Amino acid sequence: MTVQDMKETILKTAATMIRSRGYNGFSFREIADAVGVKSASVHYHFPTKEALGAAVARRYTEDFLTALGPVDEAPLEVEAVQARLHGQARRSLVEENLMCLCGMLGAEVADLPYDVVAETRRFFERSVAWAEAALARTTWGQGVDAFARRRLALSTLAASEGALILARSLGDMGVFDQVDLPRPG
Amino acid sequence: MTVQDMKETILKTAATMIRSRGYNGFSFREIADAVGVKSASVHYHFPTKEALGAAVARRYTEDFLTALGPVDEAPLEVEAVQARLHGQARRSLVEENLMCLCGMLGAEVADLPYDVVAETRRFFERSVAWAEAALARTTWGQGVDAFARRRLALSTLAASEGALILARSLGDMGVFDQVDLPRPG
DNA sequence: CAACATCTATCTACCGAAAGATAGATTCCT
DNA sequence: AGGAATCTATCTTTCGGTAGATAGATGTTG
Repeated sequence: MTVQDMKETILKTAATMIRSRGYNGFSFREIADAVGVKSASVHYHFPTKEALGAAVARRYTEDFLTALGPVDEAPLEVEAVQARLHGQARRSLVEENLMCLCGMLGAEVADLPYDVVAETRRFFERSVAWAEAALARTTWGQGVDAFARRRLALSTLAASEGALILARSLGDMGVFDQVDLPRPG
Repeated sequence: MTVQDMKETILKTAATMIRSRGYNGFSFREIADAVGVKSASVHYHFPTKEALGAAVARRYTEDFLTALGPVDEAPLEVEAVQARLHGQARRSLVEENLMCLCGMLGAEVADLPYDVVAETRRFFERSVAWAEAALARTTWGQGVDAFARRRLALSTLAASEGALILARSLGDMGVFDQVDLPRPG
């Protein structure tokens, strides 16, 4: 396994653990065991837990935005824009049975190291920005002001994160699909 | 301080810590320090962390439902019912700068001891039940089926929990009020 | 080409701190 | 006196993090 593969494997493993157990719920030793190395080797690639957490969050943000695709290829219907965002959370839940990474970190944000907080914030800033820009291309979006678009962007993301929490808490993934997204207007 | 006061103080302190740092982010020693006793004394009142966590969640659920008031005194306008629910989360954020306890536990649910999971679930079941019953009294609620009411109940709670996460992650409590609640229909 | 040097990635072994929990002594109030 | 509540002291485990050794790859130089 090349060094890039190892870093990648550690990042993936850490992401899964944070998404299911939270930042305070995973340890270097658990990651090391899962990956098949010693914890000192994990420290070699990511010197501190803060550095690892921030790297995981940064990577998650990139992947998330990549999955959304370029704004200028986003759908032109409001509902389709919302569905694209909501679909990311849905995949998290249904295919992986995991929280959105930054939804998890967002809940814990008051107890996180500086760099992890910064990356969590950046995730939401960039996701909201994507949603605002995509909404601005829709017919509805062109008829309202930027503040209205921002409201719908925030509301849609909030609905997704909240739906994840409710579905997992109630132990019924079907709950996710019973959550309606806010409507424009 | 009577023993009931002490149990009460421990519960309150633990609730605050869990709401800001999560279940894995607080310890018996921290609670003991904050309350002014030794950690062994906390164990005297709550033998295990699981028992303490479950007691905190149970108490939170009771307080939450008490604050909502009896269903038969709930408002008769859909928007007012939603506002009453949403207002609880808002108070959490604005007055205390804390997450909803069960929103926090809901995120961490995959890594929680059995009894804590059970109490978290019960919180959402009972909150959804309150919302469904309150919505059933409204004019709108009487014109739609139970499933539609359930959808709106779930959607409203999800919006509140999600709004808390977004506002805290973005470091801007004003974001909470920019999140729109789902509309009936 | 051979010998030496450096670098990379991993290991073993350990540190001090903190965690949840327990046993048994002690203090306090009725 | 006796029970309730708290304390001291300690246990085991795990945590994040570090030091130093080592094996193997990669260069560099005579």
